Amino acid sequence: MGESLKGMKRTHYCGDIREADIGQTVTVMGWVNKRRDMSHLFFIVVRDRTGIVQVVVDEQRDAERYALAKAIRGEYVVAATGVVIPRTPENVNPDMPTGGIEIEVQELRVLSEAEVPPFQVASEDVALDMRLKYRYIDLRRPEMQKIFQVRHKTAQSVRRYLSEEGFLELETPMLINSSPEGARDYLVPSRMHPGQFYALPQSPQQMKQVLMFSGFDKYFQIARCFRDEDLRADRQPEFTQIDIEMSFVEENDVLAMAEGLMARVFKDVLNVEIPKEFPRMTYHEAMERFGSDKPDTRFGMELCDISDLVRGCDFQVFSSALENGGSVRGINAAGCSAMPRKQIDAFVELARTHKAKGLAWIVLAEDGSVRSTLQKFFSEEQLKEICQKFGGKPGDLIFLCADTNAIVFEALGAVRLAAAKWKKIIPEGYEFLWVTHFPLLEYSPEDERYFAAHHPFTSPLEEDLHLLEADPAATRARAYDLVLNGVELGGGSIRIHQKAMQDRMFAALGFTPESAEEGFGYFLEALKYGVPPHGGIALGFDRVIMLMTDAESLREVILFPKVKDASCPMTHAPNTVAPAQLEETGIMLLPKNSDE
RNA sequence: GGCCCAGUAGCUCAGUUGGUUAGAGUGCCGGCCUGUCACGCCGGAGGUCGAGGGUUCGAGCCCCUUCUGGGUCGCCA
Repeated sequence: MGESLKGMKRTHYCGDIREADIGQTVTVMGWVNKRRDMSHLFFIVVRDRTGIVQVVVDEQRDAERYALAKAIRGEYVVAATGVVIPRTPENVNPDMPTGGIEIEVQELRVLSEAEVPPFQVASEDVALDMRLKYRYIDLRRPEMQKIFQVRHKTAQSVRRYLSEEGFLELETPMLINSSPEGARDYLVPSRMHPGQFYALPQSPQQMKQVLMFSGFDKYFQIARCFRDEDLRADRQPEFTQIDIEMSFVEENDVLAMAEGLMARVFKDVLNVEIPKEFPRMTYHEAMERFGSDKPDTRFGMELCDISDLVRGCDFQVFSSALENGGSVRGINAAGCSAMPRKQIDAFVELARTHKAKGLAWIVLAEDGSVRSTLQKFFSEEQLKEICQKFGGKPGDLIFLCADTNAIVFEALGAVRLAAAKWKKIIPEGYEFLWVTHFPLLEYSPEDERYFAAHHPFTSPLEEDLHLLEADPAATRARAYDLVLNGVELGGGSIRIHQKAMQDRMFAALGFTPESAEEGFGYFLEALKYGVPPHGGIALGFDRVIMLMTDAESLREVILFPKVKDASCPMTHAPNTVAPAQLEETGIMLLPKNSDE
């Protein structure tokens, strides 16, 4: 059962009590973290969100409370009143912030009994599905409590900084129109308009631009966003972003603001100083050097182009890649020559999952000898010449990949990261980076048209405007991404603010004036009535928290995350609804298994 | 939709080439202990080896199917 409070009031959080409180009568309330029955002497460790404190019940002093304590079990919710007393020196627990004191019980009340929990709150290794099914228990763990305190502090810090910088926090609607471009929308049926649907926003993109049209000048929102796509460790269907938009600005203004924001957050929350300005790198340079548009620049192993060195060689894979306009590139996994063959094969396999046909390698053994998959095609001199290009020394291991540039970059980018992790050479710390000058458009062979790489409101680079129709793929955008330790924290752009330019952009994307009107009519009309130059950025709030708390997955920093099939293991959402609800919204379900 | 990995006690895991009654730690229940703090000691309960089928004298182990979870590619303007 469990009693009510009956007027009992909490005076202290468990984790806050210190030697300074000795002599005071305090009341704590929380969960029974641990009970230790010494017979005639009973210790109860009470836990709340701040920490734990030890309550002592002595049979000789208080037989009634002692009898009550005997029946207490783990995760019972209790209230305890007592005097804070010092511990004798030999009984001090230095591993506990409250280890210098304890509470000598005067009043003890069981507020709620608890069944034996499916796993122990104190246990560190419990399988993820278990934790998510009983997330309310999982969240009691101190590590989890800490993550969500960081999350709270970060949100507060963001609000303070942006408010001080003159931004208004404004809320945009959750029920909006489905948008023809981009990710799949979550759809919401409308009872008032049977057969019609709202969509949940993938981001407040269009709305925040409209706010600029309206003269709000500087806006931010910690906004929930929805994308009905497959999940990953770093991707949830429902996530939060720090959404920011500013008027009368160019790239430097947005970047400087974001740098200030990050500096403030890291100082406020982690007390970490980060640089006032972040290095910048073009997309082109990031791909050439790191094989990634979100490079982890905390370590080297940069890509190196050896196409010229192997042009016309007998090795079919290399020569045909070069004939087809591709390249041969590689990385030097310095100091990895002792990598077991099995591990090397795993890297070859990794490259294959990234569409490479394979991966050649050259081992520069400590004794100066050379071993390679290429021995049949290249002399030892030629192999050494290749290694020289990488600055290879005895003890190094060089991976080579030949294919189209896109595949070479992606495969080597992945191998580079995996090799650095294997060699454990990635240093601690926070390394921010701006990646700029992204391509404006990407060609989709299936749809036989171009898609906006960022979104269709992104402004092309002025000097590339002449390319928009002539060579769409070569057109660069006024778009930038913020990268931290190889994780894309977010991105943004300077937007199109002229109607004519926006029309040109939609034309480049293959929209007719009519289809553009159908998909974005109100927005195109709004562009006619006076629009300031504007731009902004959106930062993945969950990802920021993940990096700040060193969490392994986005799921760790989201209270009730969805799992692989986008369902919630705790609530079992999504669920079926009553036929009447379907009828009201004009929805008829197809019979199951009707799709063959 | 493709590929890879995992599923054995409440939890975390071990389980040899296919061979006796499937183990450990922890938790749980009972007993003892007046200074524990990962308390200790003694005893006990607890298993459809994810499910279904197959091979075999014999399957936790081998094969097939399927379910669940994780990772990844596609996808994510």
